[in-house]
Amino acid sequence: MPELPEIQVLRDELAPQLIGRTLRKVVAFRPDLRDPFPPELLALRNAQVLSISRRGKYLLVGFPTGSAVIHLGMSGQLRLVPSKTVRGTHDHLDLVFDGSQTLRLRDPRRFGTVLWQPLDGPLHPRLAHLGPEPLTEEFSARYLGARLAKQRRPIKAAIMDTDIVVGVGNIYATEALFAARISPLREAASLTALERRRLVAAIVQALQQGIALGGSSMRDYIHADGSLGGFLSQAKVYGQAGLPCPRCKRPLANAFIAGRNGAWCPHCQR
DNA sequence: ATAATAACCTGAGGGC
DNA sequence: TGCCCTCAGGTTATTA
Repeated sequence: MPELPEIQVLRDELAPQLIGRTLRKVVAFRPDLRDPFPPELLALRNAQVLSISRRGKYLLVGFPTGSAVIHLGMSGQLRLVPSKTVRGTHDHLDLVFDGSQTLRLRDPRRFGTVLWQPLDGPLHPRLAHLGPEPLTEEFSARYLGARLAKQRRPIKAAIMDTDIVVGVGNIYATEALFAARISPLREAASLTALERRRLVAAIVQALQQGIALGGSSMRDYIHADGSLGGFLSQAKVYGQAGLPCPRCKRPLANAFIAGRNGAWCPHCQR
């Protein structure tokens, strides 16, 4: 489900609601998602929320002893609901706060995960290998050039690899490659310096637009208050294989890369 | 070492 | 209406 913009929008919505609030207890309705729920989190009582932040597609809720690290996978949702709200079929975890509000994690497909990052400890292995944030100066055409040298896989597979750069999922990778006029099938190392500059700019632009529009919204993604995001309706090519290219009107093709389908224009994208 | 594939799950939508 | 098939925003372990 969510790519970077969805998590950023969620962070920005939750921060003013939760920072300074006190977590009363944590209630799990099953033992795990992709990983077991961390005992350190389950045992938390009367802990104040100090920060809410994002790393890639992970949402971090900071407490005095460490952070809950939440990944929504493909179908996860986090919603702030009244604590008495009846639990639904796929609601798996509640963070119960003072003020009768509960941060509730729902995830039908259960590809999501919840981890614990101790305050004084090495970075969690799931976070340690992550590449740079795309909306920082660290993610540059020069950096991409260094990382993609010798890589023969398709450029789309490379930019969706969280070791290279975090937060770029199938929708934004597809849209950014179209905007940069680069074929998703191009060998990563074959991009010219100019193309790398176009690609970095296109990724940044797509992600920023996604944030501005409140995130993409397919079946599962919703805001903390339950409303829908608007990026997908602005998509130029995602999900539109067979339909006319918005630029040249020739039909868009589909490419299956790194296990994901994506539309692209064989005429405009080289 | 690098890259493709399989796996983890449920639900929605299309075709018949 | 309902059954069967395919596909879905992500990551990681396994295979080649």
